[in-house]
Amino acid sequence: MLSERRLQVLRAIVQDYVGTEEPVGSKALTERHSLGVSPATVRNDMAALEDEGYIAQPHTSAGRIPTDKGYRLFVDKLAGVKPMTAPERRAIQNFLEGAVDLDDVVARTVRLLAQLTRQVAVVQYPSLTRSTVRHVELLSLAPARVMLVLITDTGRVEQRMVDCPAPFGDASLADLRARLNSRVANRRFADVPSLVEDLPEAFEHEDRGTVSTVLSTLLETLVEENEERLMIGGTANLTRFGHDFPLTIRPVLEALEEQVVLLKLLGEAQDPGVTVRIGHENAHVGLNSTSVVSVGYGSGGEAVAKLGVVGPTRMDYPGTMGAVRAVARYVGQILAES
Amino acid sequence: MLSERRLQVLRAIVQDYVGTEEPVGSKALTERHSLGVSPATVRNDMAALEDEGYIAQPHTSAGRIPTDKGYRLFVDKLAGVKPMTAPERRAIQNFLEGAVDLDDVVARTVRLLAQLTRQVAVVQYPSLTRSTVRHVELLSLAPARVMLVLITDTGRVEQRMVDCPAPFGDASLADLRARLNSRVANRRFADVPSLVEDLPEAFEHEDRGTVSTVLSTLLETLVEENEERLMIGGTANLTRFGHDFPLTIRPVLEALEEQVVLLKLLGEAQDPGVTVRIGHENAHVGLNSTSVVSVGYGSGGEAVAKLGVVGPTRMDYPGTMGAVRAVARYVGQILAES
DNA sequence: TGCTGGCACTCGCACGCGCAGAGTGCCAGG
DNA sequence: CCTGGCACTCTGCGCGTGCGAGTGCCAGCA
Repeated sequence: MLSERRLQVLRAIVQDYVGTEEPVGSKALTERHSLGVSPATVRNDMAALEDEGYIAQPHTSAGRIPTDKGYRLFVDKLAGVKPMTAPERRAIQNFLEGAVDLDDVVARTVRLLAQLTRQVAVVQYPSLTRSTVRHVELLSLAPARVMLVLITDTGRVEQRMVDCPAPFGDASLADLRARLNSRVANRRFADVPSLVEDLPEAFEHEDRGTVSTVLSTLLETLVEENEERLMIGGTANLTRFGHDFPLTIRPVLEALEEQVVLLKLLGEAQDPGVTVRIGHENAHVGLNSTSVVSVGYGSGGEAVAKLGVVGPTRMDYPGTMGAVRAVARYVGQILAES
Repeated sequence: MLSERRLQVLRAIVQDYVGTEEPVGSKALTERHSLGVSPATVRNDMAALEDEGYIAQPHTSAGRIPTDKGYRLFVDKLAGVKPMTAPERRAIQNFLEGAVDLDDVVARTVRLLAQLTRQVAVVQYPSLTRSTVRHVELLSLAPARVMLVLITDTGRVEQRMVDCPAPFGDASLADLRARLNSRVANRRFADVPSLVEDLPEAFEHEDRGTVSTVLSTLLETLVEENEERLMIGGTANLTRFGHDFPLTIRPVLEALEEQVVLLKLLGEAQDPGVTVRIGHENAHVGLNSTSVVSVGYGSGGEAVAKLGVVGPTRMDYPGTMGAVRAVARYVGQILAES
């Protein structure tokens, strides 16, 4: 177990390194922090911290920088979440309240997060699978062609074309629409399949094929998880990453374009609170030199989607976590209101 | 007027520079291209070309690189559009045909363009203002709350919440829906305002306020041009830009995040064919070292939106123009089918 | 036992230098 | 009008050097 002072030394190293982006030495540490001991003592502590794998030196006789393990300890034990100030909170709220629809909410959230944290922001659209159905609409576009529109309680709209096996009358369509809505409105997505299972039986034999087709398209839409869209922003902040550019930035940009990767990344965060994944803790290799700070947000008590930021492992964790948490909270409020 | 050979020299310079990314000298030129003259002659031609502003040297006694003006001449006079090969065309078509809905079409288009050109791809969603209304749906969510859903012929769906001044019965709602659709279905957006102008008069006095509100929301949605969304991809290709990274790449990333800028950029391209904006021809300063190749695409004869790529001025213009044109053509086909 | 000051040592980095190579402009001759 | 030759000008690169920051270790002290 590390002594109290050694933890303080680690904390100081992390803070200084985050601030200066340069390896920090024993002398500078004692000057900038009142540790009450001499550089020599700090050197001994540093040697110990290095033995334990919390810090490392880029090359012999340079200062130390924190390792992923060091950041992990810092986040878990040495630093809290820095709350937003009141003016900041007001600004967040004001900015988000100007949104006109769901797309706009997400777009504003991304921009806000990117600005606040000066990092890359990722916001997942409110997920289908955890929401409830507000309305299902069926439109006849041609005798044997129906458009299915699904509206969720989070304001999201999904549409699908359905090619019917047989022509489908307007009356039947209205009938199906009414029955469908009376069954599934305000129900959770997960419950829908069992609720509509026997629906075809209520129809004339000739229409059953079409009804089944429509229903299966609906179910498909509900579970279609690769449709979990997300929006990213603030990629220009990547340029603040480091000096050894192309090598660092490229894999990150590539990872960011792989929606699958990002969704998995956000999905991993299961805690109720803010989740932090540091460096190699991220499964994707392209993100091994980045940290991901994410959190769930939702319109009620329950989280319907995730949002977060991607930045260098050398980031201001308390501040970033505070911003991410605050934004998530206010987005939740906005969604609940609309 | 430049002699034929000087134009050939310019063409050779552009081609070599695009290939090697390095200033090209007179000797290398004669070796790689059979111009039939000696390096000394080429030097004279180069001096002339430099006087005219088509090429420049980064520093005395280095090779030449084309200027924006040089690229412009190259694009306009010296190079055609390189058509895609048959296998490439098949691949494009196959890839796009797998799309399940409009979002997917756009997403696939972006990925495709980015891959083909190895540059940043930008695809505008089919524009509202040039399309026709397929259907307007009204859903009662609460006594004084209506959701308006607008479906376009390109498969795009827009929704808006409407807070009504007074409660609105289901019968009235159904009435409004029917009247509305009979008037505007399959009409162009531009024609809608005059078509619904007198609609409130057909309703009871108590409902007129609500009807007006709904209609004005509909009109708002129709003209809301900042809602012209777009999708970008292939930003990782920016890392291939140059060696002097941060300075080049940063403003580009910033510009790409400003949808307004991009929309204006694509909007500028008015030609029926492929439009190329080179370097400083782009109004936005962040894009002064990039070229934009764009083209309209559409589901009929008419263009409903634009797509294009953003890359370094040093790009393979014929190939890029060919790819952009081919992709636009096939996206148009896909949209027409769905 | 733990902290401190002192000291020798290590290394990376910035700086200055010189050299080779590529490329040019110009000129005289065909 | 083209060509070969020649002198000139740069940039980039490799190399050696000195500097400074930082470390590790050791002996002394509370």
